[in-house]
Amino acid sequence: MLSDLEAAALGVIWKQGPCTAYAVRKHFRESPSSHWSASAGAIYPLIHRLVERGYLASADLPRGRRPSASLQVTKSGRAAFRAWIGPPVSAHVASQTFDALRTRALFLGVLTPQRRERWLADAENALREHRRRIEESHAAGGADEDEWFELAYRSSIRETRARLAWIREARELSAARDRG
Amino acid sequence: MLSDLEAAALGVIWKQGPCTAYAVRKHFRESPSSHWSASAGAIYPLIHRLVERGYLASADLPRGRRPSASLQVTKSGRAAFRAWIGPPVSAHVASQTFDALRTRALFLGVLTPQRRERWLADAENALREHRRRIEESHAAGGADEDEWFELAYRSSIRETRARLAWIREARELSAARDRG
DNA sequence: AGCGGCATGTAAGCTGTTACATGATTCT
DNA sequence: AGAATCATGTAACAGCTTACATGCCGCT
Repeated sequence: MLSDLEAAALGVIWKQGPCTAYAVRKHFRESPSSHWSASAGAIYPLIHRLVERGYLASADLPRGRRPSASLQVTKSGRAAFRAWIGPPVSAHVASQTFDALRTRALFLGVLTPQRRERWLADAENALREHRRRIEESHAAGGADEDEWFELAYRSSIRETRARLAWIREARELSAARDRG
Repeated sequence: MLSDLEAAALGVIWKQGPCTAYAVRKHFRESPSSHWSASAGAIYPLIHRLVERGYLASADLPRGRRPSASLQVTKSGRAAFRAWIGPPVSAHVASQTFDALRTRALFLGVLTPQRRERWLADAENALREHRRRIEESHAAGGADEDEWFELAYRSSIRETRARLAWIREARELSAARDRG
């Protein structure tokens, strides 16, 4: 059974074709629709695990004394990946989301009205900036992006817009509360 | 420095007033806008940590030989909580989201058109069901909910609607691809 | 030749999961 | 009284983060 991060790594290598572990890291780091930090301490051991399990084939690259390897998804790796993505979407997968702003917004009641307004204004600005960055890299990615990667961008953009609309609603609620 | 889960636990105890560790667990388990499983192995050690650090005061409850405690946020606990939620929303907090469907959708390209259609149809159904459940418990919660907890519901609802609209877009894309 | 950034890793520590254990309470 | 459920935990394990180490490469 693959974890989401393992599956994503397999998927990236499958789509990109043979590449190194570092390329996978870079992919995660630069993708705005992925939430993984992809620290070295996460990626390298993960890759080794997948090689050990036979999901990745590792071919040595000549690079001095320090080993480097070109990774490629094996047949059984593809099977494992299909077993991860394939089954009918479960309720668990459908409901599994996270939003750090929402987590904090739950407790806005503990702030003074002033600080709350300030927080909400900050949040709105940060979200706007976030949206700008996504739309920018979406536009920049352009033609070389995979069709489904492009779809993930749209997901992020829709999500960000929904969060912005929600923050505006929250600001109105907050303002109304202070008036009333 | 508090983790998000620690802060959420503190926040819940602060809002609810003195309560037991189990009440916190129950809160997480039943809230549709929280993504924490709140397993026993996570919550009890976490509570003990917060007591040790002086963020929670623990008063023994008379309950046979097995100890139970009523928890209350201390002054320094409130300070720690404010330090968590208070600072201007960082880019990191604004951009930190997760969507298990999006993670999978990135790799729909590896499925056959048939399986892809099937996956998307499943996803739409699962999302619809998810939306139904949220809206239901939102309606049921009603008057006794905290104003800001209610706002978190709205966040979840908006999020789910955005995801549904996105899945529909994906289905159209997928269908168009197969025709063309 | 040295310096900064690329690339591959490892070690320690923390946090969460699963699975189990066990006491207390309530229901029948 | 016995069964189911509530409630509090713990032990083993897995995975991620941070911080560090180290080799390689390109530029000046």
